[in-house]
This record gives sequence, structure tokens and C-alpha cells, in this order.
Amino acid sequence: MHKFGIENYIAHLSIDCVIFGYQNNELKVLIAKFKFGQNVWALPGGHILKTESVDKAASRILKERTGLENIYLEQFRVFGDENRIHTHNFKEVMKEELKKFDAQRFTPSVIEWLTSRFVCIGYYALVDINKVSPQNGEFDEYLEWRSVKDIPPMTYDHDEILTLALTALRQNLDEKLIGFNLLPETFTMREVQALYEAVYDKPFAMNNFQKKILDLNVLERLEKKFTGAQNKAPYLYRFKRN
Amino acid sequence: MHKFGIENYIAHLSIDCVIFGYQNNELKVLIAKFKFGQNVWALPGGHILKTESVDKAASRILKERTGLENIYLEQFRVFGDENRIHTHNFKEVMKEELKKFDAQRFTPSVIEWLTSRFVCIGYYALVDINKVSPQNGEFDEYLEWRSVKDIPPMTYDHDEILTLALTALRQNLDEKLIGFNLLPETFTMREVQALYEAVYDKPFAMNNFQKKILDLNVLERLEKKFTGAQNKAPYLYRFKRN
DNA sequence: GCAAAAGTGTTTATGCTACACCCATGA
DNA sequence: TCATGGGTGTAGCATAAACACTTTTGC
Repeated sequence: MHKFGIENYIAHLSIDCVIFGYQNNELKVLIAKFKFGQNVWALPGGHILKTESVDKAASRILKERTGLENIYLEQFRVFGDENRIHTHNFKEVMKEELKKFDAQRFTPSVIEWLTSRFVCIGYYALVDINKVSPQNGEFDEYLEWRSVKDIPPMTYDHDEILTLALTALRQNLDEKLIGFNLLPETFTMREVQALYEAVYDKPFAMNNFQKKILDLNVLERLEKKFTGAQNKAPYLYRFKRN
Repeated sequence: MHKFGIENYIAHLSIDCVIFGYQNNELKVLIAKFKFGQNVWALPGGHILKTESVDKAASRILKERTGLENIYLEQFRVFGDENRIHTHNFKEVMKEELKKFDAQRFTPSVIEWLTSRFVCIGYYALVDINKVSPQNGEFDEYLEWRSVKDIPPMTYDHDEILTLALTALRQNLDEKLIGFNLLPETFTMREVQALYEAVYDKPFAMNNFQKKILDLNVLERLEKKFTGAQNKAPYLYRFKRN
């Protein structure tokens, strides 16, 4: 493999992505376990080509990790502390490990570039978890969907980035109707409610919730869904396409 | 003057500031008229030192232009289009003018650096307009407070940056109680209302507005303000410090 | 029929809007 | 005493929360 092409990317500026999915009544985040170090976790991220827009870079990075295009993506904050990388212990581990990893590809100057100070643009993404086939990045041992309630400590300031992404998601879920990006094509009202409960980590009353969602006038009711359970079959809904 | 120290700054990353003030019942923005070109206007901006945080860079830039410290500042969006500078006519004007301006200070490599592709972090600031003494930047002929309703076309995508700053301000004014940063130490309820009317560009009913603001429980009522007008003297208020 | 969960209707509380009214001030 | 604008109270409306009830499904 040829040398890592630092000259193609904007230096000192990176993107980190908080990829939200929803499964088994839990809000989940796709995080990466590194090959380096012991039990080192991080948010998927990447760099911006000198010739591409920041938004396109985020889409590209998302596609590389999930295989999906046209993902719902939202830029939510810049993390620009001067010490967010510099004072972190993991920086030195990273330097050592990169050297051992592939000396051809990661020359001293590349390693210096990769471990220098970075300003990070935080994006969050909403995906239908069933459609995603996670793809390891170059430094990833594997990717894993983890409940937001069970996130291991992550490198640098990634814990803070996740926290603020969740805050931004909560603020936008209602207003921008983005929650439906987390659900499959058709879904029951109960599933929408369970999603909201997972995001906000609190219960909603069924009748009021249903009224609120239907009053948004963005769903169309389809046929009933017979599950074989001995109770009334719930209706399926679909997001209206105008 | 010595050479412009590009080596001290992060390349391809800049900050632009929308500085809001309030005067004569109008919401105003501090914008700069350039020495270069004809009638060229821009938002105040600057670069980020390699050793300083993004937030501190924004504070520094604000202090350079307004003389104020501890300004209310909010990062609201990143502008990362790959062509936001590149395809803009003004880029070529800028290159020419910088060369003529000071060939010692603006060497070809510095000019190349300054007119290359930039990703911009947008901040908005709220200031008490009476406390500000505008200071010209290096390229500014003068700075001017202009009503948001009377902004001349600005360079690059600065018009869009201003529009989105105003959107962000409107979203935050209520929730974060930031509006009081635009007012002097003490003020009447009528003045608060006029400020809100200027920001949202719509009228509010006096009694309901007063109730809403007082219910926030963040103001303390002081003595009356006698203006000599032949009507009931309004109370002065002050923002509570806890 | 019965348990389980879906779905709907009604009442209550809350907050916002609109209207009506009173009060202080200086000429 | 009057015009002017400040300040307060209350009724009406719309929205949201709480409570109660009916319906469907498979055993």
C-alpha cells in the first residue's frame, strides 16, 4: 500500500461522526474498536480533501463506514480546544503503534501529521440500522453498535462529542421530523413511541403520543400488521413522500 | 512591518464573526468596508493560532475589533463549501490588491495562503453597542454598524453567513436569555420589547410580553425612570446575577 | 370468555392571546 | 383635567397532559 496521502487533505481539520441507529428499543451508536492499544474505542472519523466540501467529506466518510448513501447528516458543533489531542495519553500510543503498523505507509512525517493538533467538526447521522453493513476503517479492529447507555470510554474528547450529539438530536427530533430516518420503511405507532422513549430516555403516554404524531400529518396509515400475538393488530404506517 | 506570519496559523481554517448590536430600535451588525476594490464589504474575521483554541481565537478577533472582553459569543455553523472562495470574483481582486498593498508583508506565498480555499467557522456575538469602539483591521478602511435591514452585498458567502447567524440568534434569544447582552446595564421593559421586535421583525403585545419576560424570573425591578415625558414613569430593570 | 395490547374519547390543566381597564406623569 | 404611555387583570382560545373506556386478536 502506498504512502498515506496527507498532501490531499486539509491539515489540522477533521470530521468525527456520531452514527445513530435504533434497534431492540435502544438508541445505538456505531463505534470503532482500534487495532492499537488495549480496549481503545473511538467515533468513526476522517479528513477533508482539499477539493471537496465539508458536507461531502462527511457523506463520504459515512459511506465508507456504513455502505449507505443519502444518509441523514447534520453538522452540530466544532470541537476546537487546543489540547483536545495534544495532552491526551493516547497520542503517544498512537505514534508508537502507527510506526509498528506499516512503516512504508506511515512515515515519520505522516505520523506527525496524523497526531498533530486537530480541530474537529462533529456530525451526527441517522440510519436504518438494518441497512447498514459496517466496514472497518484502516485502524479499526471492528465496529460495533452500542447502546448509548453502554458506551465504553473513548479516545480524546469523543465522549463529549457523543454527549453533545445526543443533545442536538433531542432538540431536532421533533422539529425536523428526522426521527423517521431511524426506522424501517414501515413501522407501527408503538415503534415510533419506543424510539422516542429511547431517544429522550423517558416514557410517553400512548394516546397522547399517537395524537401528537398523527397531528404532524406526515404519516400515512397502511394495513394492519398481524403478528400472531393475542391482541389487537396495530396499524402499519409509512412516512409520506410528497 | 514584518512578514505576515502564516506559519503561526492553521491553514485553510478561518473564523467569521457576526457582531450584533442594538440601537435606536434597530438590530445592527458591525461590518467592514475594505480598502481594496470598490465598495467591498465583509464580516470581521480572522485566523486561528496553532496554539490557541477556536473559541479563544474568536474571542481574540472580537477583542481586536471591538475592544471588549468577555463578549457573549456563540459558534453557530461551519461553512465548508469547496468553492466558497475559489469561484468568487473577489479572490482575484484580493490577490492583486494585496500585492500592491505591501509587497514586503504580503509575499506571493502569503497571498497564495490568504486566498486559498478556506473552511469558515461562523460565530455570532452580542454586545452593548455603547461600549464598543470599533478598531479597523489591517484590510479595513472603516467599520460600520448597519441595520440588518440595510446590509450591502458582502464578499464571498458572507450574506449567507449573516442570514444563518440571524436564524440562530432568533432560535436562541428566548431559550438562552441571551438578548440581555444587547442591552445596557439597566433598561425598561419597553426597551426589551423593542429589542425583541427588532430581532424578530414583528410586534408583540405589551402586557403579554411583560408577563412572559417577568415570568422568566431573571430580572429584578429597580426604581422608576423619570424622563420628563408626561406619562407614567416606567420601571427600570436589571438582569439578576446569581 | 379472557388476557394483552391497540385504539379512541373526554376531562382537566396549562399557557398563550386578546380585550378591557386603571394608573402615574407633566403640561 | 387631559393626553400619553405604563402597568395590571381577566376572559377566551388552543394546546398538552391525565384519566377512562372500547376494540381487536388468539388461545
